[in-house]
Formats: sequence, structure tokens, C-alpha cells
Amino acid sequence: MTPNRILVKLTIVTLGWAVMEFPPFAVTVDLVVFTIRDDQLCVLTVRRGVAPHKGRLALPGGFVQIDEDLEAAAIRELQEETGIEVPGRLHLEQLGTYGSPKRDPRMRTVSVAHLALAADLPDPEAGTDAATAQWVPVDQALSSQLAFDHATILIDGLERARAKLEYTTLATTFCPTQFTIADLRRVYEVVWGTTIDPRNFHRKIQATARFVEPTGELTSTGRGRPAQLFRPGDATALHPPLVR
Amino acid sequence: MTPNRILVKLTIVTLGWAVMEFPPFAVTVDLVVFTIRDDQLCVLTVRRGVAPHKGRLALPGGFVQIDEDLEAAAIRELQEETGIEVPGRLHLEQLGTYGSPKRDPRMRTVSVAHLALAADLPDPEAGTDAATAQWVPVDQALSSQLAFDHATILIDGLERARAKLEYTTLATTFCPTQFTIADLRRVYEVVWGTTIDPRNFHRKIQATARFVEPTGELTSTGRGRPAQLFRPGDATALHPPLVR
DNA sequence: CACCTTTCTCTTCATGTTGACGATTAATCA
DNA sequence: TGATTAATCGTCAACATGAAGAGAAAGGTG
Repeated sequence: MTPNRILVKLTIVTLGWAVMEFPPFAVTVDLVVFTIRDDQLCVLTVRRGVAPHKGRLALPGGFVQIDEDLEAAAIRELQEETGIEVPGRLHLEQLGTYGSPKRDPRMRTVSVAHLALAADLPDPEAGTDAATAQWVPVDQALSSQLAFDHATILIDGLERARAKLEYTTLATTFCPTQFTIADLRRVYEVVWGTTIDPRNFHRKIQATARFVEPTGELTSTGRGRPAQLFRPGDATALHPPLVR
Repeated sequence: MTPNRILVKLTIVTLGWAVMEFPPFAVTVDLVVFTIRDDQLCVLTVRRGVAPHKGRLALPGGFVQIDEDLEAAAIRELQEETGIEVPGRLHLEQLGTYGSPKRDPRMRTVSVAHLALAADLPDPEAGTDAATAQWVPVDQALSSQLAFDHATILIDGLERARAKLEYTTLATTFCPTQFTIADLRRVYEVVWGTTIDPRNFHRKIQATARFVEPTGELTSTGRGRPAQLFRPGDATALHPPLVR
């Protein structure tokens, strides 16, 4: 057994009055970032340039630094890999932690996955750290061979996002600063993969206090009657929920 | 800077073709185990015997071993600290991960908290590893000074449990193998801290397919009209949900 | 310009769910 | 024999839902 193997088995830290020993883990954050582009739910991916899983799509992420909060690490990785301005109009929450001993063949890694929802964002800029980052439709990502256990994480993130639309106002984070009720409806339709009656949806949104606030302006987009524009209200929970 | 400090800053692992370096973390599991005793929601606690936070109440938990799954570690700790037979009639799920750099003064620790719900269990046996384990009413635990960030974890676990009763059938895991609808109602009342109309609750439970299945037997407990006995049905989700 | 299409918005109606609460049933207790 | 307790059944008004008719306000076309 080499000295390096011994390091993997046990780390010892002396801190004045106490001696602790513990098995050392690598801790990472992975990100499931959703947005809607061209009426499709898309997830942010990176292309792996090194083994293992070289060439496969993966979720963006990286090591948590030794003095860094988990959420801070998620925000930092998001900025590094996408150039997204954080904090902005973006929702970020912890999704779950994935720590199977076999999930990374190189070392024992525990990954704290985070879920982020954002309005449509510009393509990641080439020439930056985000060079290999790209938006991929979720169904396309799921039918490709994602690296590590990222397919599991993506499925969990998708289900979380679908569920949260039911009982929170998070759908508005997928929308620009001003939007119509039809825009909001398309968010639900795209994320849930269903169709929704426009008239009942309209009634329901209007009946939910503080879900959306009218800006007073109208769309001047093209076909059909112009729609009222809204901005997000300050409600966060929906009573009663919207049901799939 | 001592060699031990250097060990804390960086671990290097050589695995044939690759050399990785990463900051080493200690990974632990903590457990929020709820049960109901004497119409009170109780949480399993241990009394800390060593610094830091010596003498304070804490949630049970411990280090994840280097080749161990996160859930397996949670199950092992549960057995070691309480003697609870796992798997049994018990619900276990991941709650969230807590990794503030300051949460443990001894080292950088990331804790994967788990939530467990169980029917009333015997007191932990003295003389075992579980010697200091005890059931404490939740409000009492919250008004005491819990160790580390365990108050935060407990609050999150409580909120998760309350929310899950709304849209799942998990309330039955707090009940013995046979129970009355009134027993089930008291679970909701205790966890939510509310009172519920017995007649409407009765109607609602009966209307929800496969929530509970009648055993055909009746209670012969004491005062009042005897009640039908039920066992848990095979439904897991509630449509429509019960609302607080 | 008249007329059609499109989309937003308001409305109706039948059905189902909820909360409040009266009434009945079946046991124990005094 | 009541009185009390708790389980169970029933009623009713208010509210929410899904389906769908109809009007309003824009653009497109001949």
C-alpha cells in the first residue's frame, strides 16, 4: 500500500486539544439549470474533455472549496461555467445529495446537487470557461448517455421542478420581467408536457392573489387581441395549488 | 504550519493513470427521527459527552464510512444509536445537506441529514451505544440549545414532515399495525398542532382510495362507540391532498 | 372596406370538494 | 335508567373545477 492510498483511508487533524480522524471525501456541487427556449425545456450541460466519461454530456459542477459554503460553491460554478449574473432573476435551491461509493471511479465523491431555474439566457460565450457549455432540450439530454449519475440527478431535478410549479409561483422565474398570462401558461405546458385550457388557466391565475401584478401595458406582438402584461407578484405559495 | 494542517488543506490520490487533488471533507449523516408518544411529537436525541457542545442535546449521527452508501450510513447509525430494527415499519428519506464551513469547529464537515418517521418505539436500552439516546418532545428540543446547527436541521425536518402529511399517506407510519381513523386524525393534529373536525376527516379518509384498508375488527378500548380498525393501504400519494 | 382568423378575455353551467354542524349509534359510567 | 363519550352518517351552503359558449380587439386578405 502506497502512502497515497493511506491518505485516502484516513485523514488526521489535530486542533489543540483534540485529535480527530475521519475518512476523507471529495465534496462537489452539481447543477441542474433549467430554462425555456423555443417552447422547449432545456438544461445546461457541459461536454467532458477528460476521462472518465470523456466526450459525454455532463451537468456543470465542481469541487467545493475548503472554506466555501455549499450554496456559494453552486453560485460560483454557475458563474464560471455560464457567465450567468448571480444573483439575478434566478431561483436556486438544493436538490439532493448523491454519494454512492461507485459514482466516481477516481475517488470517493459526494455531490450536493442544486436546482436552478432561469429565464432564457444568452448562449454561453466561447473562449471562456464556459466554452463547452450549451443548452440541450431535456428529452435529448435524457436520451444521451450522461456522465456519472447525472441522468438520475437530472430526472430528480425535473420532477422537483414539475412539482414546484404546482404549489409555488416559481413559473414566473422562467419568464422575462414582463410577460402575459399566455406566456405563463406555456411555461406550465412545456414543463409538464401537457396542454392547458387557456380560459380556465386565465381565471385561475387571476383568482390567485399576488401571483402576478398587472403592469398596465399591453403586448403589441402580432396576431390576435393584445394581452395585458404582468410582472411577478410577491406571493410564493399558491393556495389552492395548480394541478397537473 | 504543521504537517497536520497541510493534510487538511489537500488530499492527493493517485489511481494508475490520473492524479487528482481535492480538499478533504468529513462527511456525516445526521438523523431527525420522529415518533408520537402520549399525543406529543417527539424527536430522538443524544446527549453529547464530549466537547464541543458537551452536555447539550444533539441529533444522532456519525461519520459515513469510506465505502458506505449515504442511506446505508443513516440506517447503520439509526440501529447503533437506538436499536431500532431496520428495515421495519419506518420511513427514511434524505432531508438535506448542511455544510457551512463554521458548523463544526474541529474540521470541515458536511452532514447529509435524513428524516425518519416511526411508530412509537421502546425506550433506547441503557448499557448499549444508545445509552444517552432519548425521546424528547419537539418543542422542548427546540427550546433547548441544540448542538451545532441541529436546531436548523430539526426545524427543516419538522417542516418536511408536516408538508408530507398533506400529500402522502405517511401519517400511517406513525401508527401501529392496526389503528382507528381517530388514531390517524390524532397524528395529523399532533404533527400540525391543529384540531381537525372528526366528521369531515372521517369522510375524507374514507373517500381516498387505498389510504387505509379495514381489517374487519373493532376496538374494545373503553369509552364511546367502538371504532373500526384499519391497516395502511397501498396508496402513497393523496389525491386530493389533505390541507392544513 | 367587409370579412376571416387569431388570441385574449369574460361568462355560464354541471359537477365535485370543502367546512360547519346536526343527528344517530353504540359503547361505558354513575 | 339516564348521562357521557366517541364513532359514524347526513345535510347544506360556499367554493373550485373542467368543459365550453361568446364577445373583444388585433392583423391579414380580397
